[in-house]
Amino acid sequence: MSLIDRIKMLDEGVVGVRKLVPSVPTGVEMCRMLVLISESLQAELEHKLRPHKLNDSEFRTLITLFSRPDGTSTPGEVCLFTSLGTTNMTRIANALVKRGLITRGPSAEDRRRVVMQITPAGKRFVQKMLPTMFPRLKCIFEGFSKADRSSLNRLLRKLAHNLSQLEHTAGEPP
Amino acid sequence: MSLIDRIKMLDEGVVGVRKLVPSVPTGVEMCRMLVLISESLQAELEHKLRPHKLNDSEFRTLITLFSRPDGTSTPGEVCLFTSLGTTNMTRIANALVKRGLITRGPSAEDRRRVVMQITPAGKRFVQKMLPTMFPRLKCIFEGFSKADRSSLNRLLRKLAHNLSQLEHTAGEPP
DNA sequence: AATGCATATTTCACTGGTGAAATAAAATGA
DNA sequence: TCATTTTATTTCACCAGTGAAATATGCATT
Repeated sequence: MSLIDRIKMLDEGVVGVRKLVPSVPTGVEMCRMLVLISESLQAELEHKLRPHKLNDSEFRTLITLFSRPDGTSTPGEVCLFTSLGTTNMTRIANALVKRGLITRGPSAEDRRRVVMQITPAGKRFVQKMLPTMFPRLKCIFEGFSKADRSSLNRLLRKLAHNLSQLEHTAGEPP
Repeated sequence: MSLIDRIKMLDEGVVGVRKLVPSVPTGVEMCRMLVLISESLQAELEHKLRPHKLNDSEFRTLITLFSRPDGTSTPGEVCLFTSLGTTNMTRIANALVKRGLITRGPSAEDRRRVVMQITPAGKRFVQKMLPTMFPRLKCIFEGFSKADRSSLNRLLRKLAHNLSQLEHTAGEPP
């Protein structure tokens, strides 16, 4: 079942709900659609990663280290960049160490910390892996004009801004 | 850490990667941003649901039954509407039955099937629960003009369309 | 009616994410 | 300096999703 089919089912469902609760705001469809698109994007990425026996979390972690000038970071910092929980990072780092893509050791300056570093093998892996994803990524935005892209970018950031305001607001607005 | 902060970190990370792999297409940021927004939306929903001891999957299931004229469906059909796996549906239905929000029994026509039906208590729950979500939903689209909404809607559906084309394409395009 | 294929649901083993608590080291400050 | 608090990571117990296989029924063809 494809993404557009799932979206169609979603739209149908909302129609059914509106019959009983007409005050359902427009916007629910878009919210749910965003979630479905995100799931599809994730699935797409995992699909590309699977043959290499990496999952999304591990890849995000690896590429975060890759992105740093010195190739090093700490679990806590990587979590900031990847939006992963520190709890997971232990397991993820274990897996990447076992694969020989990163190393992990105690920090010299602050002995509470752990230093993670991407290995040459890890760098090579990212350098080789990344470009294979680009063609599909371009397909995703096939038919998007410059204006379309910049609209989408603007609107998503606006949405994100609103969501940030809302986050962890204990009481809901009246 | 708020969503916009997480997006900022993401943007920084991509900048770092581009220094080493300049051919990274524009669009990665938007894809990752979509995923982050989706996670935030999900978290927001789960947050509203938690006090009622329901999770998103259970709520989706319940509301799908709610949306049907006769309040009934089968596990397989509910999975089509909710994008949940049939495997999960067993556990989810168990939970909802235990809560008294749905009933479950064998189908008369086709004895392979199981019929799930929302109970009056389940209907009351949805009727009471749904409207409490509307104010926050409206906040999410605060400051969006009519044109903004329709642009976003159009662009998301276009994106979904492209993603559908891509889905399960064994080989990547050259 | 008997065989084989298709459909619907469930079970099971495994993977991945999460909050609370444990551990350990640094920072603060009376 | 010694007690307290804060920061960083890990461990643990639990919850949720998944693919493969099991189970059971229906359907079709001979």
